[in-house]
Amino acid sequence: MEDLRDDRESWTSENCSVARAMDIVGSRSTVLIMREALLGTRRFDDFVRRVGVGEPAMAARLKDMVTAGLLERIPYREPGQRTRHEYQLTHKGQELLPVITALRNWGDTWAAADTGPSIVATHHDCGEPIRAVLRCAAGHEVTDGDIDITAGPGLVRRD
Amino acid sequence: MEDLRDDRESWTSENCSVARAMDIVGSRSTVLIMREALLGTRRFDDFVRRVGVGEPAMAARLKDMVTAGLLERIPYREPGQRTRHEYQLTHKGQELLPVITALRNWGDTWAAADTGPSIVATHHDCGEPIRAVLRCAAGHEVTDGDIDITAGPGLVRRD
DNA sequence: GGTCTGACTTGCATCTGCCGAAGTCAGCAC
DNA sequence: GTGCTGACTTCGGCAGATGCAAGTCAGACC
Repeated sequence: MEDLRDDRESWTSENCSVARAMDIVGSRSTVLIMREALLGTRRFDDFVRRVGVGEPAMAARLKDMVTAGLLERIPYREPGQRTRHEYQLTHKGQELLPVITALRNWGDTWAAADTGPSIVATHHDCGEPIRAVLRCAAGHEVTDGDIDITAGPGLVRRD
Repeated sequence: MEDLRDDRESWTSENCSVARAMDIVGSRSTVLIMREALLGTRRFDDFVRRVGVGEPAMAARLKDMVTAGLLERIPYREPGQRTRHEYQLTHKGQELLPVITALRNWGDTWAAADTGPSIVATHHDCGEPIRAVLRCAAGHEVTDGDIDITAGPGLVRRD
């Protein structure tokens, strides 16, 4: 199988999933909102306080994320209160967990405060810490040198 | 072990590794440069053409990334050419591979073009596609409901 | 000495994101 | 009806990122 890294002139970086993902979740505040949502935060005010972004920016960001399908705006009513709305993760949003986890792992290793990590995700069954790792579909753990880059159906060739 | 999601009022999101990671790799162009660097691109001109960002922006971004320790600026000389510089991934940069892979996986699933993914990472040994997945240190594959969020040494408590 | 090329830098206009302060709006409590 | 609260919206302004066009600079080649 041809490895695309061997001839970078023959294809372009158009039509790249990384770029399209970044168009949706590419800003700092969007990622931090996802971090909070994955930790269970749902209400506007809590997002504002915990993410540390102003109300106008938060309102705009949440609206964008609902439009993008990461969050769903759902009405609820606490007893004795009027109807309000909360923001719940969609499946699409939920599936960003590996991205956020990988970022957290990297930050813990390379950009940690002197104090060490503030929170740790652990496996409920065994208590061991959780990391985002690379694995192939056959279940093998993959190391850096074991990777081939091959053409998918959407690849744009040059020439 | 206490799960921090059960009492979000007792702690803050200060000192978060996700936020610190985003301060370093939080912009679209930085991520796309990392994508290219991980595919083997090294030269200024190639980055400009393949990432699709202008020369001034690219020069600024590369300078920031060298300062941040993601890339190293290394002199080289092709025969009959004067000395030039190329940008080589550091170990710190190399370790962003799970982040980029997780983003690519997500983009392939949720933001793919009609054409399907343009490139696919496969395992050299068995040819199966590679994904970023969550695993605990004991080697168990982790699913969404199996995760506890526990306090690390750097957690900032409230009250 | 003049040309060429890769790798930048400079300048200017634009666009997006964010902040703070203030205003709005909908209902429940009184 | 007045107050209060949560969830916003509006306004003005600054800062950083980006695009385009043009200029610079170093050294190999002629």
